[in-house]
Amino acid sequence: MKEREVRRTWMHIDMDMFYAAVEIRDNPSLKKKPVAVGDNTMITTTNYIARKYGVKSAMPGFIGRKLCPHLVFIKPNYPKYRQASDQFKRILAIYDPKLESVGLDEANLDLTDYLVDNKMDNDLGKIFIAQKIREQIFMDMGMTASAGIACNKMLAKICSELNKPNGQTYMYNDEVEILKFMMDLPVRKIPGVGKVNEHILSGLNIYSCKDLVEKATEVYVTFTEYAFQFLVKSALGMARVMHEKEEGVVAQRSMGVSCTFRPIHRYNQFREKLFRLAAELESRAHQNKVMGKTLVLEFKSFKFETKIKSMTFPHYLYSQNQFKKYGILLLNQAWPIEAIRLMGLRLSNMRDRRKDKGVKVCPEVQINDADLIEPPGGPDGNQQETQDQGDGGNNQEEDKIVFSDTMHHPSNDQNNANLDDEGIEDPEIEQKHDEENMKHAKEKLFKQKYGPGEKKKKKIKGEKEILSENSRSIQSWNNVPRFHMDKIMGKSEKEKRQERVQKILKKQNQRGIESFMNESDKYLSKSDHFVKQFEELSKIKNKNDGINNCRQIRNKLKKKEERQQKDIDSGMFGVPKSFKPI
DNA sequence: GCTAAGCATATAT
DNA sequence: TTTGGATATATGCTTAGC
Ligand SMILES: Cc1cn([C@H]2C[C@H](O)[C@@H](COP(=O)(O)OP(=O)(O)OP(=O)(O)O)O2)c(=O)[nH]c1=O
Ligand SMILES: [Mg+2]
Repeated sequence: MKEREVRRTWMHIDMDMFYAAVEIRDNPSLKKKPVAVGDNTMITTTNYIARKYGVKSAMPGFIGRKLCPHLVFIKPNYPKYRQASDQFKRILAIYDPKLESVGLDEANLDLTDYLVDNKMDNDLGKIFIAQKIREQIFMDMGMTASAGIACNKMLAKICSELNKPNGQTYMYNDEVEILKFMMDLPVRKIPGVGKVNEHILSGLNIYSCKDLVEKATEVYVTFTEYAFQFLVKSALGMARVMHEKEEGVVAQRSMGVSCTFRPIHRYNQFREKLFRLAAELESRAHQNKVMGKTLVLEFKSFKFETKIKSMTFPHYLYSQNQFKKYGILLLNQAWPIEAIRLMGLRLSNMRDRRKDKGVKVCPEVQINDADLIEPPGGPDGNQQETQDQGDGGNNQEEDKIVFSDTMHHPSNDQNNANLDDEGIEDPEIEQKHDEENMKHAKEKLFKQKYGPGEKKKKKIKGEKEILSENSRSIQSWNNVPRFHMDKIMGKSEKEKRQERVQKILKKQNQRGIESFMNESDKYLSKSDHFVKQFEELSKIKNKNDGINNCRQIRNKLKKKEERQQKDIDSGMFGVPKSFKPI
């Protein structure tokens, strides 16, 4: 394990109740009221008065209203938050032009250079600078921020939450201090350890970072090498101490749109949603002058199960016609699909349209027959238009595309003069590329339908093969030498690991999913009066409606539980880029 | 034996 | 008039291709 590096200084700064703060600044009469930014379906954030009632980010609005009847709802105004965010980041850039940030209201700064240049690289200097930055933000913006100062990003982030709102925390760059602090810290506070992994760890009786270090052996056999290293290093307070990229901003890697609606189930409805998303995606891709080679279509069923289809093309896509055409291929591939409540379309494998970068040559393709473009069973799959009166038939809700906070600004660059993107302006080249893309897609679909080529076909998966495959892979993915457990246990590492996780989860499940629920889940599952409300409704209004409503709610709760059970059954790691281990 | 595609899942704001 | 978002990036695993 690498030596601990404590000579650098990081500050994580995070605006307090950001969206709500912007709204309150612009309407001071809200100051003393409980405020939620969001709507009946979802709350993005709340002020600290509302939080006293347990109303928090990511809680459905109607739950918030039940927890706090006087809650004032404010409709989100993302462009406004974006503006405030720009101002926030302009202030910070003076101290570290390379600042890293996820989201609008937080940033991670490497202050080392600034401190050294100003001869302030000492405890007092660091505390003073953080204070000064926060004051400057307050003076310029009329809003408060909280900060954490420590020797690496992870510690700084954790510290920034300790004195919220309008406070700051300084962690001495001293190993003893750091360890003392970490040992008591719940594992969930490690950025990257979420609900699921907290749950798995608790199955090993690991709750604090101290437990994590002490039970490193159990962690080792339960998680992958990478996850193991991440967890233990994090628990010891170790993380990256240098910027990931030398030069400025890291390019965005994907761009997408999605929207939620009343469940739909007919092919034509799917297609219509897809087309709208395609149009919206085009406008965003154009604004940001990007194109991408991979198109991803995402569905969320009314049971909240997510499914995705994706395809990578030889040439870049950038227009809504392309998104529609190839999106339909993905839709057809997935068809038939049960009713969905969300559809999303995403472009990845992206490239800036302005830069001259390598253009991939289209591979030679031969297979071209078999018209696979139509969905199986005709344009409407196996759904019958006629017997559709049920519910989906007349959906007149305008699924507006919400302007998200993470969207790029429409770039300020002037014109398309210097676009160098495989000759998008040239219709002939464009057509050629489209043909090649389509050819490629058809070939893929063909293979999918009729299986891979003769050579590969014989490799019917024998389990032996899979095992050897796995034990090799673990090394190549993680690129870290690892002691081979399979030799001792007679099974592949992966199998052993997965069995172990399953066992833990099973044990946990016996304790009930209570421990896995968040505030609003608990409220929902416990609130008899929530269901009673609907029963009362049944007296006032049409009796059947009320009963149906009641059933719907119960079903929903049940599905939610099933879903959570599934979540529980599949723990994994997704370490945020900014907190990768050293 | 490496790399990338494709899909599912986790985490974050 | 109801009732659980939108976006981005990450890992893990399996399969396909050179
Ligand atoms: C957590 C979360 C935040 N957001 C938005 C709203 C928040 O104002 C903004 C910043 O997120 P946070 O910094 O997590 O929350 P906050 O700034 O509102 O409150 P505080 O930092 O004082 O605890 O991001 C969402 O839209 N959805 C979410 O699930
Ligand atoms: Mg904040």
